[in-house]
Amino acid sequence: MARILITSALPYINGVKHLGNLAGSMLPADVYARAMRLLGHEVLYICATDEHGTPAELAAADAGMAVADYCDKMHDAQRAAGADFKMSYDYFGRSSALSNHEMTQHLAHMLETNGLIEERVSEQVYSNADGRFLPDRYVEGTCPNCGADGARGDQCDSCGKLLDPADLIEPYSAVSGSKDVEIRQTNHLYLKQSDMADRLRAWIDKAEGWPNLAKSIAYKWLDEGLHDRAITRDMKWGIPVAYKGVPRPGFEDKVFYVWFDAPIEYISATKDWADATGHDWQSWWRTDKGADDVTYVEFMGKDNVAFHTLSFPTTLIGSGEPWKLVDRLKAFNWVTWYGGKFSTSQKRGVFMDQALDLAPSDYWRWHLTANAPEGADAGFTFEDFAARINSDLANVLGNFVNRITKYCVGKFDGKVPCPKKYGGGEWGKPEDTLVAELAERLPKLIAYYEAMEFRKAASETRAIWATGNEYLTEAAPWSQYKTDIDQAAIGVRIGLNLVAFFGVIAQPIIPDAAGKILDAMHIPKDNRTWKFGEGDWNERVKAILDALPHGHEISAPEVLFTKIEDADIEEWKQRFGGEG
RNA sequence: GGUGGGGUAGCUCAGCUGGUUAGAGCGCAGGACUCAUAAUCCUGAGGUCGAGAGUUCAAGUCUCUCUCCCACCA
Repeated sequence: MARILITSALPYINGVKHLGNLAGSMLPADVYARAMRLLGHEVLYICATDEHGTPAELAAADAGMAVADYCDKMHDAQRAAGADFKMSYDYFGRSSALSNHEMTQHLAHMLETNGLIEERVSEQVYSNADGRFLPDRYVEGTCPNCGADGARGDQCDSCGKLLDPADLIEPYSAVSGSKDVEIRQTNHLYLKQSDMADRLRAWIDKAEGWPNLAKSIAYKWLDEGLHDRAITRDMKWGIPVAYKGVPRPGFEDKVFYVWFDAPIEYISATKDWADATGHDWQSWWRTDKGADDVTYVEFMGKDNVAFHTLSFPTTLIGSGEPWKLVDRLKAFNWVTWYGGKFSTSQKRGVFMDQALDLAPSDYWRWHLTANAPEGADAGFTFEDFAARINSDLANVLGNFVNRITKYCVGKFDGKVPCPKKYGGGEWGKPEDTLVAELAERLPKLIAYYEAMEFRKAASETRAIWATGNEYLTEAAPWSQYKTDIDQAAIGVRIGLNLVAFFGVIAQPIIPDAAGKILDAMHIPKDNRTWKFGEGDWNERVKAILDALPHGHEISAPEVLFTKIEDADIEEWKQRFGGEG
């Protein structure tokens, strides 16, 4: 048994996330967390909303709400959406939580103590009309690069050039529209990442369990030279630049930059979890306090890799304190929507709350896992979605459960046939074939989960389900029944055990349906783990196929998976603007 | 422009350190079965592995050039 700390990249606060966000971080992290728990590991899965920064303020202004109220509302919405998708977070925190203020201020203090933070003067746009500095997207103007109007302070949407707000031509405030702005000097704290380059490189050299992509991105940044970054902004919404309640002189109207405090929330949320549940957070994060045996796994989109391999480690290593650093990370590409991008701002694609109006969470979880954007971008279409659900869930799994449980109820009284009562049947070739195939596939399935290969795990799960239909066709208990009821009893008994087994292995990806199956088989909640015994897999599989108590009563569940009809697809495409 | 990923059957994708007739699912065609959500099972047809050149006894799998798609960085 191992101790596994899992974090998913924090979903940003400015709205309910779309399916791409879900598929690229939270969902695979959840599937992994569930699988590892089933294997008997001690798992802590932490997530939170990322609430600071300019986009949050702008979104709140759009909604006509105070930022704090807006964040409260959106946090609740995201929490609800996560719960509806059966995210098994041990804790779903907020980067605006008090604990994160304290932790962020503490780490900044430690970095400064170690000489890694210094104050520097920089030029920023100040709005006289608004009485405030205009960081990042708060200032707009004409792009100095391409001449387009409406370029934002951090980037021109027209030419894609990254900008410095002070370089905009004819700048104006995005808050009030006022052109009464000027360039003023202001002090900011800079994190001297350049001083950390050697230590980071040494750490990355030793890192194992990173995908090539992650290492190459990290090395590229190191090779080009890490730039010192400002970690404060002229804003009110955020974590105050203070220490132990005392504001830093001259920084009363400044806060820490969102990219500095967001990853720290992984730690702070763990602390909040511990406070709420009576656990010890330091045993997960401090290697001097028991975290040395923790394996820390991070899930994220590809755009987040540099922050997790360089920025956050810089903070932790630079503090000089013995923090747990990432061991393995899993990065995902994007899910595309009919060939284009999902977009929160343009409301393009399906969002988590809407998705559940269309189909149950299991359907989405299954499709987005089987079609996870692991090697490359993965395209989403309703047609693919429907085809996969109808085939994998309804036809292969759902129909199998249905056919054998109904048959048992009809011919064997709804009970697992007991060998004492039906003693004449013989173990034969169909059974040998089944055992051989499962003995090969089950260990592969487990290995795929351990390797975080989610597409392959889903595909292997499906292949295992399919063995049930193959077996029933060969054993054909309905034919045997006509001449040899005892022989039919073997097929039914093994079939029922397969149902239970299929439910057990389905749990990480489709927890609801798996629960329904296991409930119908009357299997106690504490008897659904992946403890498959030791030794030879053939023997283990034989035990799995005779696990249900003889005479044990079962019931035939309702239709587990309703199929998606062509008419549904058409309606959804109309509603969500999917283009062919 | 730089870096990385991708371009393999109609579609979605597997193919590890190069080696027998290039695989899976879906779709399609034919057959079987009737316990089951017109489900299932079996068989089959489909690919000069983006283009070109090179290394090698042997390349989808290595090298170079070109080309298209995507992301990140500039």
